[in-house]
Amino acid sequence: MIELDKINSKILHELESNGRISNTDLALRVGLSASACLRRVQELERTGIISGYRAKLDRSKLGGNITVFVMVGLSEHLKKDARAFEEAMITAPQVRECHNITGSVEYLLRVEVSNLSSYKEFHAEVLGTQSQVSSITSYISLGSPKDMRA
Amino acid sequence: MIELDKINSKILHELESNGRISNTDLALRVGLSASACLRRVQELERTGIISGYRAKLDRSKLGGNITVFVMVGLSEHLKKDARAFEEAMITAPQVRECHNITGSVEYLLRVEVSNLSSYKEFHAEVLGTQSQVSSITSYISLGSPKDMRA
DNA sequence: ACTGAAACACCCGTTAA
DNA sequence: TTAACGGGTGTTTCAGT
Repeated sequence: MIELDKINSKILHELESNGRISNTDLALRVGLSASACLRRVQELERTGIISGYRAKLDRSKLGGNITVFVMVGLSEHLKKDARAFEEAMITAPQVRECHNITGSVEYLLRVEVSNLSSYKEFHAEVLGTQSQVSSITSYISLGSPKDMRA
Repeated sequence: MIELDKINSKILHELESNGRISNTDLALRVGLSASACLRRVQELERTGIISGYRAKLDRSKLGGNITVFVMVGLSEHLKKDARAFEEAMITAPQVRECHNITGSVEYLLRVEVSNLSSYKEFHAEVLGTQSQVSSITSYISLGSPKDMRA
C-alpha cells in the first residue's frame, strides 16, 4: 500500500483516461517538467501501481455480444494446478476476466462470445480440456442494468 | 458490425495487451511497414473500434480496495420488484456492475469497497433493506489473473 | 541540453475492379 | 483509370540520459 501525493493522483487520473498521452503533454497537464514527470510515471510502473496499458475496444462493433459468467471449481488445490488453469484462461481470447474468489468454487470468469454455439465450443474446448476442473456453472447475462467498468 | 482481416485482428490483439507499444514495434509484430500499420491503427480509431487507451491500475496498492462478487436471488419475480431492486443497485455507489443473469439466482453484482467493514455496511444497509431479496451469496475476490475490462 | 528514435505527413508503386 | 493498399522518405516531436 502506497501513499500518493496530489501530483501522482493527477498523473494516474490522466493516464486512466488517456493511456497514450505523451510524457510531454502529461507533464504540462500535471504541472511538472518532462523529466520529473517521466521519473514519476516510471516509478508508478516499477511499483506496479500502473500494471499496464491497453486499448479499449468497442466489442459491439466486433460481434462479441453474449456475455456469460462462469463459476469454475478445481478438484486439485495445488499451486501448479491453479497456475495451469490461470494460464489457460489468460490464453483463451473468449475469457475477458478471470477472478480468483473465496467460497465454494475457486474462479469466476467473464466470457464474451458472439453466439451460443461459440460458447458451447469454449465450454468443450477450453474448459473441457482442463483436467483439474471439477465443476462448471454458467450464468448467461440477460442484460446489465448497471455497468460502470472503468 | 465491421469485418476484420487477419492483420487488423492481430493489431487489436497486440494493442489490447499492450496499449503503449510503439507503432514501429507493432508494425514488426503484425508484419507490416510502419506507415501501413499506422494507417490501419488510425482507421480503427476513427471508426471507433478502438475507443481509447487507458492505464491499468492496481487498486489493491492504493488503499485496500476490495472487490466482492455477489449473487442475489429475489423472492418475487414480478417486474416491479426487479425494477425496484435494479433502481437500488443503480443508486448505490458501491455497486460497479449489476447483471441480470439466468440460473438459480437473478443478479450478479460487482461491488467495490475499501474494506470489509464497508462491505458489511453495504450488505446490511443496501441489500438488507430490499424486502424482495431472498438470497445473498458473497464471493470476495482474491485477485484477478486476467482482467481485460473495457 | 543533447541524441537517437519514433510519429506523422507525404509521395510513389502495385494490384484489382 | 482510379480506388485501395503497402512501402519508403523527410521533417517534427518525443523519450531517455
